[in-house]
Amino acid sequence: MQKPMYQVIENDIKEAILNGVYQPHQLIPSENELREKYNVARMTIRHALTNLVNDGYLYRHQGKGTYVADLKLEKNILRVRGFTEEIQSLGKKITNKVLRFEEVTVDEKLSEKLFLTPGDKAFYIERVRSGNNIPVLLEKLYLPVRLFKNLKKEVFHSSFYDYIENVLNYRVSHCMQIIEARNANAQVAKHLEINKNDSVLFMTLITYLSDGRPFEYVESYYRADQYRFIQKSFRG
Amino acid sequence: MQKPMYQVIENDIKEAILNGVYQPHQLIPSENELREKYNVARMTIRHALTNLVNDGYLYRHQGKGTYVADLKLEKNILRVRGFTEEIQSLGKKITNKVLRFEEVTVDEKLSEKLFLTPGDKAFYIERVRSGNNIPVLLEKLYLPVRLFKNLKKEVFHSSFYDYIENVLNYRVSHCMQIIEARNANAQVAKHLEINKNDSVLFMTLITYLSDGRPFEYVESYYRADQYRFIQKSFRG
DNA sequence: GAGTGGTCTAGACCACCAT
DNA sequence: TGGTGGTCTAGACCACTCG
Repeated sequence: MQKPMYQVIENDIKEAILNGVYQPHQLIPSENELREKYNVARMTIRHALTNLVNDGYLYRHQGKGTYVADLKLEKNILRVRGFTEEIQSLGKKITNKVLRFEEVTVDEKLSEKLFLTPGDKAFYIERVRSGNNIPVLLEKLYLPVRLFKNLKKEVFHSSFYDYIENVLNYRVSHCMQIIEARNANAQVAKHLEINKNDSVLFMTLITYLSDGRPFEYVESYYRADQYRFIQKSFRG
Repeated sequence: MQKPMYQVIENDIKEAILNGVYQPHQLIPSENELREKYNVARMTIRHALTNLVNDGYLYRHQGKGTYVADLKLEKNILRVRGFTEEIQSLGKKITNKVLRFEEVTVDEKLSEKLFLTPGDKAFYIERVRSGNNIPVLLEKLYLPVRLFKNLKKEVFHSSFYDYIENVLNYRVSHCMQIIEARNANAQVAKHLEINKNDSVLFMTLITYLSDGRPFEYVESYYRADQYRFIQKSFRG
């Protein structure tokens, strides 16, 4: 058994793109040229090219030709990532300052978000996170005590996601985010070292484990000049 | 000019799914039966079905048949939606005020985003969009003239996405969004009926057709008290 | 073995773009 | 006008599933 021809062609072109033989926005050989090169019917070439277009490697212009897509845009998108991973991938040095670490009793609003009962206990952590010593966000986390026995304050000096996945061995599945704009109040302005009423991104976040249980509810204030959200959406 | 046959077939089947004529996991007619029904070549049927598979409406089992996919998952999340669809789904009355409608020459920055060449022409549209007579966003659109011949200002008084999909018969695939926070400048404040320096959400957006070509670059300013972004992200 | 989808052919005509 | 991609035909053989 051997690979179908259209997959062979697909692979050849994909590799040429990934290896930089074809550069973004460069014209690739026409369907007719490829047909001669591979000695197949034109429909077979189109099958391969159509798949690559659907996968975001190419785009077509009727009457002009087929071009290599810009892959830069598609990176780093739609992944649940801890702040540590994210900022480190930009090559910045991270510091976390833990302002508060205490146990609280959950009210009705919080209990709904974390699938708890009012009266249950949760950890409350407040910290400021900086990249290259510039404050980027003020973060307020609520974590069900039942999921985080023996939680130590020290965890929040480094990557919480690393702790969750590699120490507790939880499997993180997905998160829901709501993103709004706000004017900084005095507390937020002070911790982010900006002026009162400067605009900030306000995000609320609930993250879920792969068994469907929410394990954190977070409210974060991001400095507008240090952070932005990127997302890819599909029509369907 | 009329719709290509494969699109007609696609639409028929998609509607049958959305109207519940075909239920999830139900077997649909075989390619041969559809070929006879529409009196076309089998490749044309396959073209239509392959598109529907890629769009998540169907799935195929070699040797068994083609089935309706389960659409429950992923609804309302991560969908590219025009503002009109979105606000109408909340039951609000929409009005659009078109401030500008003109042709401009694209500079280098814009040409990169729309895969054009500096010097090419683009439409520039500026409009304020309101729900129940409260301004929600100020929008600045750039559209390649080559994709929108005979574009009329009137289109922007109602749903642009409706025009794209049902008049021009383009297939919208996905979009890339960047979301930031800003303080409103005088122009933005005036159009959104807020105070200068009030925080707003600033979004840039590039939307792509299913052949991979970008067809719009948009910059929007959203009133912070009228709008927020919701997204679901996955780890992996 | 009969029916399904998967791959492929060798053409054709059309719509669009550049020159 | 010539070259590009877009649509379409009328077949063919293969791989898979099921009775």
